[in-house]
Amino acid sequence: MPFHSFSFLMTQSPYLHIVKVAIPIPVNHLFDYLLTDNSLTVQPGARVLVPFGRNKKIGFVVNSANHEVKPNFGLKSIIKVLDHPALISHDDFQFLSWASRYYHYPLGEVFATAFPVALRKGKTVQYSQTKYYQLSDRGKCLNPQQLKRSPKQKQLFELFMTEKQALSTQYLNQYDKNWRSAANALVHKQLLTIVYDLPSPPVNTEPPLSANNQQQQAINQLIQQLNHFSVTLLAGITGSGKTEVYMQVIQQVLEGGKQVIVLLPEITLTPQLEARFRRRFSVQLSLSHSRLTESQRHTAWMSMQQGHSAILLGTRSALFTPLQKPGLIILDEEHDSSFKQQQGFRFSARDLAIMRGKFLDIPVILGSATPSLESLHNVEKRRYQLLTLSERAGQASQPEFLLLDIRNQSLMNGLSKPLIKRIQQTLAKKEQVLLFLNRRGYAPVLICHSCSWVARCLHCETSLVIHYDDNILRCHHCGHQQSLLHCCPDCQATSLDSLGIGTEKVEKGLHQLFPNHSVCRLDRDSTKTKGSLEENLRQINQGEIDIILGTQMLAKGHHFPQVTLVALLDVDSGLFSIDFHAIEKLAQLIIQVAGRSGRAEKSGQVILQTRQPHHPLLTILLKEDYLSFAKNALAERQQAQLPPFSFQALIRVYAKTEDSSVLFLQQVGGLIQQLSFDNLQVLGPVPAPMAKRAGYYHFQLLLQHSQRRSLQALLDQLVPQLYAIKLTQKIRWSIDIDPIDLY
DNA sequence: AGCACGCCGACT
DNA sequence: GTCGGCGTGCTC
Repeated sequence: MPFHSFSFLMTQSPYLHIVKVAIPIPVNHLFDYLLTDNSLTVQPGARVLVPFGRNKKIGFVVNSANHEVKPNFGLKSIIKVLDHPALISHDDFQFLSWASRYYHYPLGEVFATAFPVALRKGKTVQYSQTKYYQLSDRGKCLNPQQLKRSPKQKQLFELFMTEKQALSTQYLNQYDKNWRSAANALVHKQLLTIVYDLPSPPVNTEPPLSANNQQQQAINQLIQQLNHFSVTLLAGITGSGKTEVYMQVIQQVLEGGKQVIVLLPEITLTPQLEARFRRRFSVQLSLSHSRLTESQRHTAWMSMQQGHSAILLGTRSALFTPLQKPGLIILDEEHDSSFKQQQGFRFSARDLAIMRGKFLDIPVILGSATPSLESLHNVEKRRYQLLTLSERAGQASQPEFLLLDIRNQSLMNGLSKPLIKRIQQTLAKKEQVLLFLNRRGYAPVLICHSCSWVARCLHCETSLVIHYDDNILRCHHCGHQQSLLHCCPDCQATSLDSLGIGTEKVEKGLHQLFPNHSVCRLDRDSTKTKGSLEENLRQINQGEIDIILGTQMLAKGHHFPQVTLVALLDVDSGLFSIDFHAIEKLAQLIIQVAGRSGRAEKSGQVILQTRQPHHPLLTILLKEDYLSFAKNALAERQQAQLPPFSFQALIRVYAKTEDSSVLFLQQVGGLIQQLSFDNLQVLGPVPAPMAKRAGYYHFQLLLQHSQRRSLQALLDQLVPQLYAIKLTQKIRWSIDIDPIDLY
């Protein structure tokens, strides 16, 4: 630090204003800066531009305090305070701080994920002019009398009048005595803060649908508790009208002048739902999801922050959008795993939605036809209230399930004889068939029939998948691909064979079996070109397609009314998985898939091909219902002391060599032992199931404890030590709290 | 995360 | 003898 700064400090007051700043970089500590401009104040959560190394960075104020002068030459000064006041509320500041602590993820990075990219980069907030012009459009020379019925403008006017004295006439003349332009300019210069009231009733353009008894009860119950925090699990079978319940509750929230966030899984964010919301409500609605541009998401964020918009429909990260007047958070399809972020800041939007509801003291509604076991357990523990919708709108009956035993059956391209017969019968009735297989490509293995050589990925520990469509072999883990071989590179034999089945192969088989029927294959490969999925869905709904074949991408969001036969070609992979979540996910998939088909007059049939026809949980699911399944599955979890009856954290590591990955986790294991926590289970280090991926060796260490608090207390001590571990070889590690994919 | 410093291979 | 590879370490 140059000498002149020293003399500068000495001439100042004996106190220094030191600000703790969270910088979005992967370190677990904060950085101290001086606030040298005495006229400035900083609020927690405000963005600041600070010198960092040889660069400048945007950080977030954590706290600031006056400290007695200590000759500390290491501190630099804040260059610029970008937000006054902060763009997020104090409640949200607390919420984000909590999230950082819970997920053991650096505070600066957590803050960064809550802000749109432009704001992370330091864009200064320009209060959107277009919005203000919208306000002024209604009349040219309003006076307070005329503003009686325009509370928003009245508020703006009154605020302006109180500030007016402080302004010069010249300043006002500059704006042609137009109070609105002048007020806008003030807001623009951040001299005036406007708090907008949300659009008041009438809120809805299209009248609500009439609710059935159950719906009405749910609506009444929810409306009664709108003013405080509560969590409600709305368990409603497909077609029971959950969305109508949401909408009627939302209407109440809007009439109270408050805002709503509706979170949806990645794939389900369909234009249909948006259209339905737009038809119903006349208030401003915003969207936030990955298919929008960064600037669109930024606009949505600001609209909610400013209170111009009243409803936000979005995915996972839309949860962090600030609200001028928080009213309600809805998370639909709460069981969906896309609510868990799987990279970087590995948060669960579902769990964080509940915490945000707690910090903001607003209700949270979780909805699903197949609630997660965690949520049902929380109902059991009376942490959540359960509301059930079991009546289907209309007269639709539940589909009929059939477990098809395929042991000792010869399969033709993945299809058993009884299934083929059912398909024939369905097609004869001119109804559609929907087939699921969660494996892309032609076959997962290319093997030499004479020497048993297998085509393997050079970078991963897996076999290459045959794709005849593109005439290549492709690795589904790292994307590596090479041209298809025609003779064995080991023994030169030309007897290369395929093993196993993928959607391409099933498609080929279907063409052979049903040459006079149209088949449509929908997977990531066949829908690569933009719009092709939409075109295929259109053809299906027009009845131009007889057999639909697809991966799990079809299980959500889409509905096929003309389908009366659904078959899952291979459920066993779900039953044999080492991950204890697999059976829960399979059950949810089965019920969701069943909900894709039929409606009203045509009841559907769902066939599951399996080699485990007597699997107890599967039998309960099909003979009884999802809730019975869940009850039994939870009993099994309790027996095994697995979540939600215990709590887990997974430490993952990867490195270029196996040794350095293992060495790191061994050191971690040693640190854990030194901390000597009672009843802590440590599993590993073990290789991750796909240990070698894209040239890196992945290993993991699973920590489990019966008490969440104890596990957190351990991590509080352990994580800072992880940052300090020094190894000769470079490794990358991460912590996953409440992991959902253990493998 | 960036970005600089630092020690080993193919080039004027 | 240098240019540059990315491996390591630091940022208030």
